[in-house]
Amino acid sequence: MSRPEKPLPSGDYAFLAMLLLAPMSAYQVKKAMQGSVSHFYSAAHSQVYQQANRLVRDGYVREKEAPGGRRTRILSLTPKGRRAVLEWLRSPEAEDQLYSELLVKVFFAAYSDDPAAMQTMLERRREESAAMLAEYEQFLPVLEAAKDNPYPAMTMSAGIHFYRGELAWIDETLAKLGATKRRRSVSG
Amino acid sequence: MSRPEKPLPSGDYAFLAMLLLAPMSAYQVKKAMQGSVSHFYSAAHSQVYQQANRLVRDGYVREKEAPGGRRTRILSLTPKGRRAVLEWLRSPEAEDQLYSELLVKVFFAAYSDDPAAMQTMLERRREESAAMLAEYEQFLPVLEAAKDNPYPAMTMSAGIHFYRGELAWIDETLAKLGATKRRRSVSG
DNA sequence: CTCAGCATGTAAAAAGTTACATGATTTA
DNA sequence: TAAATCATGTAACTTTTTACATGCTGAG
Repeated sequence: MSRPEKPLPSGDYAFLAMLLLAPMSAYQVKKAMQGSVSHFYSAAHSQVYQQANRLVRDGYVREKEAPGGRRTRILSLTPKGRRAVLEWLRSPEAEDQLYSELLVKVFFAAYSDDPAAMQTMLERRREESAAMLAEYEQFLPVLEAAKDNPYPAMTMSAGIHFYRGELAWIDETLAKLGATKRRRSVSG
Repeated sequence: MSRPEKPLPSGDYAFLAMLLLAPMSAYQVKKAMQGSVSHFYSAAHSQVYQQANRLVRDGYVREKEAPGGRRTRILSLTPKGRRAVLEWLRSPEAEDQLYSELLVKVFFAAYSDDPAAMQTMLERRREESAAMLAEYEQFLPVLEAAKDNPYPAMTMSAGIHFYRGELAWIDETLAKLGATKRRRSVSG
């Protein structure tokens, strides 16, 4: 009676999913993540090695020495690993979590009471988000050209919606701040 | 020569910021977070105790036994803690990170190749997000009534923009999936 | 040929989660 | 007055980050 496996931390599924693309070293997994899912999943550089160790230990991944001078381990999915990641991909539960220092700072801005600092923060973020949005909008057609796999284009479209919403919010908020400051200068 | 303090993990600043509102126990800090910043910062229940221990150990927070039967420690900011959190609030850097299992699953959906599962996932999320949006839209006027502190209303408005964007994306994506499935049923 | 940066990884430290425990308080 | 739930916290475990180390490879 094999009890059902305990679910993995969701980052480990992201790791396994990368190996669906092709066998590769841990370092390449990290690089592949940076080029694909880094906007909605990320971790420190060296974490892939810990994940690789865990996943090999628990039988989801197997490693093979690569030939050549430097020691390099090529990782690939075991049948168990493939089964686990495909089952995860098919299950409709999905927990999302946003960690936003910016919103925490806005929430407590009454205590810092420094509207100029907040304005700087928002303007800085506005530029970053506008740049990301432009990049995504420019790259989207390239992904959309891949008719056989429309899914990556969908995640990029999610990014576009996200940044448009963020920009709209920033503009709205900067306008409110401006109004507040003007009222203060007039009345104070 | 006191060297500058190493920055705290950003969750610790959120913790300290809660103590700007009033002195309270670790448990109350957690409750206060759930009622305010939980949509853009969250952690496991018991983590507040680890944070409290660290912050007391490092001199940012002081604790006092509360009177009464059960042992309870009331936490409050030390001058050092207050200085640290105000400085953090005023600094314009802010790192945000989204962890979205949903988008990871969408990105790799070609491998699971189960459009029905993906449709279920999106429809489920659509309901959750629509419910959150409705709740936020209903509550926003209450926060906006607090003219002396407009900032919490701003974070709620951010949530509204976020969920509107998410819903727009989900609808767009469900439409694309429907089109794909129809094409498949016709041609396959 | 040397320097910068890429590729590869390890070890120690820190942060965060899970599981457990239990006193107080409300409610049926 | 028993059961449920709130409030409070600890201990053990797991994950994640930080700091370090070092071979390889291409550019100048």
